[in-house]
Amino acid sequence: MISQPDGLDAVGAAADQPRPAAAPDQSQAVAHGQPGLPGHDYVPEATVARLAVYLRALLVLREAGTATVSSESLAAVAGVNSAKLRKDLSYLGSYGVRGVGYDVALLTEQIHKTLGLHEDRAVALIGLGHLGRALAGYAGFASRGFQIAAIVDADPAIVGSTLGGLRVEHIDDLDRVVKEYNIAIAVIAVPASAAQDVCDRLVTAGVTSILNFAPTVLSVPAHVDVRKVDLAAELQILSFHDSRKAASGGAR
Amino acid sequence: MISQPDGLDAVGAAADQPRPAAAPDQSQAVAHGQPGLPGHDYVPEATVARLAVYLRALLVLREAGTATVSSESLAAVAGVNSAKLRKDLSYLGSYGVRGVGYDVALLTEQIHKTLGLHEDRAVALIGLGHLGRALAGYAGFASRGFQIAAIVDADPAIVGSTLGGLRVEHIDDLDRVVKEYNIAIAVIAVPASAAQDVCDRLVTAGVTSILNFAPTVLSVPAHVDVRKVDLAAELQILSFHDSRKAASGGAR
DNA sequence: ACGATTTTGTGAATGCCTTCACAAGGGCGT
DNA sequence: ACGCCCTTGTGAAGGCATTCACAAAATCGT
Repeated sequence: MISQPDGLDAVGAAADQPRPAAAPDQSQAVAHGQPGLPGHDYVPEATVARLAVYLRALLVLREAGTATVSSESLAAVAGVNSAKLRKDLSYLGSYGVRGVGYDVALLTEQIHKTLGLHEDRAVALIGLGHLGRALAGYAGFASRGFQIAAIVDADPAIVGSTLGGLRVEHIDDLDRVVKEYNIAIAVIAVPASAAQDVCDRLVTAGVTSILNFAPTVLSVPAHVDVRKVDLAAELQILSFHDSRKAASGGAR
Repeated sequence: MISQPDGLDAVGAAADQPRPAAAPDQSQAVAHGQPGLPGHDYVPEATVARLAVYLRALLVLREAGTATVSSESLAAVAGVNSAKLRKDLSYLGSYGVRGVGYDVALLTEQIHKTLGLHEDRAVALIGLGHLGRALAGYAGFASRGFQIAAIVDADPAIVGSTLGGLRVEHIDDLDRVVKEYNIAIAVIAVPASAAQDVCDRLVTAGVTSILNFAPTVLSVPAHVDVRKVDLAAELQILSFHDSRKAASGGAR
């Protein structure tokens, strides 16, 4: 059985795998194009979350040398049902060819564009604890279009040292750092007790997109997007389903 | 070594913060009590995801010495609207007192019970790369009811060493480890290329709840729950919203 | 050229989840 | 004891999202 994620709080989208499931929403954020506005380029939040999954699936296909895929095949790789996939892609426009499928390269390009990945977005990492270091060394970043442009911490013992070619900056220099590197997105990997303060500073400095790993609900102005990832919550959700399996299920 | 996932990709659910937003679903999984069945203790998936958030909020209140809270206040701390909170809690039963609010200790206890946290659930961590180490050292685990019971990797260079008092076991001993520690939940923090294999082994060993940090869609039997956390996907979702802000919005 | 075949794109139906709004319930002061 | 006031619990309404199912479109073989 599967359950839906929601815990780790972050968000993201996921793809359901086996059977239909309800998906909880997750993050704390935002809707951009109002659902009400038929603006020709409105993309549902649930769809945006899945676009990232499709992108990864397309990457796998491309590496396998596949030039074209049907919605059925791509859906299988992405772990969703084909009708959903087609509806999702239809929000981007008509990039498929009836009777043939989708051109892997073209579709990749379109999703990239839709997600705004064609323009470089500088990411700042705040907090160099265990998690922060793991994130800093995370190869998946670069391979999927992001590179950390700045690292910030408050501990004088590590400010000034370098990691991956970047000098660790002090949190008090946040304003300068944000402007200097033109930071668009910040990743908060500090203890819960410091998260809101760091968040406020980021907002003041002009950052409008935040990925929060601290187990706290952040208060931000309406124009700021926050997504959160809460590991303990994820485990608790799994625990819920697990306990039900043991109880009702019966055997096994 | 099985190290870094490469996708950090997974994700969870989130709670919405500021304004209404649509929440994408995410994981790949399932529903336990069928929505159709009015089984008196059915809890919607979206609600389960939020229970973890409420639990954290209650913890904060308890530490602040608060004995009772109204749905309004608790909702504020948890970052949701009060009607939603009340409806969520109503699935657990009637633990509030009209005109007064909810007893913090009692409600905490009830949510704990609902999530199955009263019984200990042993968690195994697979993969000791950057991320795995960060997770192993993550204090938030213990404080929220989980403790890592076993650590597993494939790198002979680290198998046998100890971390946090635990001996690192070899992946080939998975069956024994799962039985010995009575593992209920496994956290996959290995590279994407090894994820499906590790997952298959876990399923074979009898694990039915998996938290996947590798950026891959895992195939599992219907009785297994998988939740995923995909960092890159999270950033891509933020990127999408960020690009729209720049475009339409106009001035900052 | 044409028709068979394949696969997309999408209108319509269904189902969750969220939000609204209020009646029922319980404490507290007098 | 009574009544006022506060807050819960929940029926009903409204929104998104998912799924269905099929007509439209494009290739390929003959």
